[in-house]
Amino acid sequence: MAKDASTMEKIVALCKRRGFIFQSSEIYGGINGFWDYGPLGCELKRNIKDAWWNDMVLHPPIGPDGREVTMVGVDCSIIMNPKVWEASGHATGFADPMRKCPACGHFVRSDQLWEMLATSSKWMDSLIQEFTPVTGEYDTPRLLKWAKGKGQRLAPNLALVRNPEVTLAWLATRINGQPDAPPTLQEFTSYIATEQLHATGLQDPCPRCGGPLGEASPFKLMFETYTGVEQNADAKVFLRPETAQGIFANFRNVCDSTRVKVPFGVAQVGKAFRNEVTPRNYTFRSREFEQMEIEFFCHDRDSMKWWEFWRDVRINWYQALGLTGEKLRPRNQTDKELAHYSKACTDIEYLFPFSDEPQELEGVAHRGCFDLTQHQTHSGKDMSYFDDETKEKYVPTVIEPSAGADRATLAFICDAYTEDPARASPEFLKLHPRLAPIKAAVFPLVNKDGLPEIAEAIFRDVRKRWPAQYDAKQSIGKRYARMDEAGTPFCFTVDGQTKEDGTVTVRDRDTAEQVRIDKSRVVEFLREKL
RNA sequence: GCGGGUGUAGCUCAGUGGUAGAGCGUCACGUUGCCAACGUGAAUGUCGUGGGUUCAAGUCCCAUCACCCGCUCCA
Repeated sequence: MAKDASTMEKIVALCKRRGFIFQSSEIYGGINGFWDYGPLGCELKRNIKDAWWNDMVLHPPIGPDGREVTMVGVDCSIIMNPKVWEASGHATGFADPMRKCPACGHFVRSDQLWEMLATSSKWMDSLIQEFTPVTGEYDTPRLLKWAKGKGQRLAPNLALVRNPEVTLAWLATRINGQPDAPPTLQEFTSYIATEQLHATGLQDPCPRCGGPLGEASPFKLMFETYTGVEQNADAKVFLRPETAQGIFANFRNVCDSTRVKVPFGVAQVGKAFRNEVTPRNYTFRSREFEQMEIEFFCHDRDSMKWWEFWRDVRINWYQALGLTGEKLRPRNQTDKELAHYSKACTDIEYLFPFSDEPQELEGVAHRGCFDLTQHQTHSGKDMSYFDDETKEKYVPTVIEPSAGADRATLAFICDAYTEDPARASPEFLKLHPRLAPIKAAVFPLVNKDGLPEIAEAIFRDVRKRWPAQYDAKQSIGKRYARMDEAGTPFCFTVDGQTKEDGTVTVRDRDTAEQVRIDKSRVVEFLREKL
């Protein structure tokens, strides 16, 4: 299905209108890549995190070996010893050297520069046409002509275009000085990008505009800050880019304090931070986000079995909470995509209205023993596990189901969003009852004749157990519609008949159908349904 | 960071250099009594922000911030 920007806009409008999601610091003009959850949104997201914790940690399914799965939780600090990020690979892996063109602002990865110039630079492509076809040699008049013609348009900031005579003079010096070693294409390219050879040395051109690229500097995906009084290099620390490392770093502590035996899993829910180049698509790619991660430790011999287990458990979890349609699309990563240490990974993707392609909600990765081995190497601490039964000592293999809480929240909202022009409430949220921020509403049909007293009593009873709302204002239709937009699954209405036989109506959000039940059965009804 | 677009009430949006607008929503009162009903009212705006031009700026100019689309990037 193609992307549906108008649906996405309506979802964004509803989320703001009804208090699900706000832009962070909106009154100051907002801040790129950060979002707030309002009263309904925070309940929804909390319900999602609670459901995850309940279903994965407190009550996990039976394992592939037919036994109970052992799961424990941790809640680690966001700032850790910086050595953690050296061991995890984030300090280097998350900092690709980038070169910026000061002229046009284009960013290029250093290691991709020459390949880009050779294959996907429009001006370079055009310039190469000017070379003598057979020998590959160039002649100065043709280069001059190009510089004053096509070059003006294609590569306005290239030295050859801005100052052809000087640039070509440098090149001539090079050739005359070493006649037996003609410049390579790369060297030639550097020369025509250089105006002031003695001052700057050879320059590398921007693939887009030809301007001289700046020095390579790592793009830092991790946010930096400082601990303590002095803000110097020794005090520099990072906001974690994932919650997983807190689990790995505590592997020994958990083993030593909890009497767990491999196989077992450690779970964590928490904030993580990434300085994304381009935060985009509402809350999908935010710079501050929340993860729900499991690191499941097992013997390598059983690891594929456990990987399949977690893959299926996680897919089923999304489906059980309402993502039953075809928009939920698990996708196995190709061998090319897999990290070198990984044997398998399934991305659980969802087709959001803002995109043509499904986007990742969660990755279920087989990570081998990479992480624990890395920490063993860097910390010097033994990360192996001794199995008393088999007398085996080994570094466990890790299966990592890593889910985005905000992405899941957005997916559940998008999936629940339903338009039906035939209804009085043309837009509503078909949220799963477990996730709905408000579980039930209680209305008096009219705000008089003793009905409010009866309804309030029912409301108080319901509210002891679930988030609920009481509403006596305006027409009954508006009240139903408001609850539909909030995703409230059930509304109970006290009417004239209640005074006669003690029954109230229950209205179903999705069908708008009503049945009558005795008012004493309201709590029981909800307990069955929720 | 670049290019294009947008920014006016809670939401969706009109607005020709000359008094700040509509629909919906919200609130109050009345009426009605099971699906955003009807009537009468009300509140809500530094027109994204900051400069400039002008007798006069929502409107023109500059800068800046945010959002959307496309690049670039993306465990």
